[in-house]
Amino acid sequence: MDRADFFEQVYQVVRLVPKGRVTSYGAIAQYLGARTASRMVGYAMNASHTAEPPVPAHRVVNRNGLLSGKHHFPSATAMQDALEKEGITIIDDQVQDFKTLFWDPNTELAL
DNA sequence: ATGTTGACTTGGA
DNA sequence: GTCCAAGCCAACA
Repeated sequence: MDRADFFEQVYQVVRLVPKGRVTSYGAIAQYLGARTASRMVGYAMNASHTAEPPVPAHRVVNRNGLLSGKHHFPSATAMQDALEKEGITIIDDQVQDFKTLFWDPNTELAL
């Protein structure tokens, strides 16, 4: 597959994230078969603003459930606000019940 | 052309 | 529990 597909795969998986749920970069990377390339997922998200249709990057957080990418949003509170709007509680840039809200493509999509 | 950085994760001390 | 180092690949200077 082409490298461009890697980005597209990331976008696709992120778009598949159900509303009110969140996933991690590592989960996506692992789903793509490149768990060690988790950084690429983040970088792919960086270019997600150019992807069509737009990718709900606000549903993607790091393994700790921390809004590591909020600084890359148009507004520092855009990500948190978007998540709260979906019913997710955010405290101190951290997703509450992250373990419960976590959506793993390998568990939900795989098979 | 090389070197550094980056929206990360894991494993070892 | 915390801290440090390695690995992955792409974009930028």
